[in-house]
Amino acid sequence: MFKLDTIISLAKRRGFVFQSSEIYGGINGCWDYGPLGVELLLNIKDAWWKAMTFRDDIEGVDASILMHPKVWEASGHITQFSDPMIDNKTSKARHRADNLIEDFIAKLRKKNKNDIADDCEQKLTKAQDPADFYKIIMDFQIPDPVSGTTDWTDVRNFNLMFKTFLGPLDDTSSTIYLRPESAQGIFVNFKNVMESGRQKVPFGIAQIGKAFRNEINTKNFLFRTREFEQMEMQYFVKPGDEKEWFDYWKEMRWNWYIQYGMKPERLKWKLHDKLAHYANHAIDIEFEFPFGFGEIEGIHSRTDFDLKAHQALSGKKLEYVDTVTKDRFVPYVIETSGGVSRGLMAFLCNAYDEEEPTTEEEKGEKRVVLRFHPKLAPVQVAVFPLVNKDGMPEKAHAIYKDLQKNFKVQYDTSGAIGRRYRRQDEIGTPYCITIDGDSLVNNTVTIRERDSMKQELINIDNIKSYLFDKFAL
RNA sequence: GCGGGAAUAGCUCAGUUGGUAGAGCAUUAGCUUCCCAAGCUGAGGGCCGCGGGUUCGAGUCCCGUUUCCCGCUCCA
Repeated sequence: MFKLDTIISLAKRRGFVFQSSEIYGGINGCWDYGPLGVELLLNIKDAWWKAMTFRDDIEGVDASILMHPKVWEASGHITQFSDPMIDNKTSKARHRADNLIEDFIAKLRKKNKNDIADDCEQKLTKAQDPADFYKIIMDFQIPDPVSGTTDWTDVRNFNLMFKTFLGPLDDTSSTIYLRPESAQGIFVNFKNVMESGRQKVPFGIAQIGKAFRNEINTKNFLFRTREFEQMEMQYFVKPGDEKEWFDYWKEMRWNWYIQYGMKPERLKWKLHDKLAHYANHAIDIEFEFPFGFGEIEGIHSRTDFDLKAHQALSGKKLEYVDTVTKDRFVPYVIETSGGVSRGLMAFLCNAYDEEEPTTEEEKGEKRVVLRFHPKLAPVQVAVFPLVNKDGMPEKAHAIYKDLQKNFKVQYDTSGAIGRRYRRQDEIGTPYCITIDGDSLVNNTVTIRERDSMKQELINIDNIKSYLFDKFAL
């Protein structure tokens, strides 16, 4: 396992990821994608988009990031998407107030003080405002697990939604939010998409877009950031069919990662034991990052919570009517929700490899290779003249310009041929084409494959069909 | 948010008791080179994260701050 620092260093050096606003000292947890990073990002999104929408039963949307404030009222984000936090003045430890109380209740039960535990639990379920939590903590004299004291600050609510203002007035009547998840953009468009797309249940709606959460901490490079991109698909099914579709999408999503080269031993399932308010079943796909396993995608059974909530608050019917059976119902939803940046980081970590020289003759240092799946590689082909004279550069450049019509290509004449191969290895280019002396007389080139480093002699006229074949999925 | 570490060229790092900034690699212009990174000759690139302070003088000492990494905490 390679260190995260090694990956970050390569990402910066070769133009995958830069710190945002770097010349001003950077800004916490914000990152910019460079020339190669954006290609990789687009390739990942493209692969996902095609896997989702090149089907009969899934349509795409791209909803606005700013939405009507009632959306977040219906979804439960205004009331639920916030954490009551409390600090201990002695230890300076910060806790979630509700977790602190829950842990306290658990301890009471261990000591068989069930009367007090019941009383406390009853008050906890009724607690809503920060002041309610504070009262419980003080009434029961709940101590800080770290310092043992009850020297607490007030409980403060940290809402994770970014606030901004619609229009010029900086007051509460114009408060709106940056969406904390992209899913609601799909739910509110459920009817529009179903009708305009002439879809019947079961069907899905896919979307790729940014979402924002004002997290208390950012962490681990791209893994936890306040601005992030999601690729999400909500699949609408008949109530009762959700288990079957959950299993279907669970398998589909796992296989998608495998198909694009993710090593199975670095993936694992993580079942949610604590479910969110909207879900009745949820599982994550986790990838083994240098800092441990972390979620890259969630598959959730969201029931009819969201559609029902929007139906109730908007007063608009969000039902599906089966024209044959005359059945009428609010569909259940299976969601697949992947993080684009997390996916990129996982594909990057998954692809990174170093090879030590195997023989004495091999000069040079270790070989750094990004073993991307060809479909994801930011640069697909590189073209080199073997030496920079004798008509080879002209021939090579002509081939380069021609390939550029169909592929992302780089042209490189600088340095020894081995060095140029290594440059391409380090950015994960799967194929390098070299024009040598024979090219000019026999009309042939060598194609060198990244992982095996094997070379193949092929006719110049066959380059494109060779590559199309290799890049076809 | 707490604790620890770090910040000097694109990258990895030197930089003595405080005295006007260095190496290797990378980049770039040529030469050389018929297949897997260190051949030859040049060139560019740094207010030493940022802001204060001490000092005749600060990359170096002090304070603050920002950012990243590691470990906790947190992650409806």
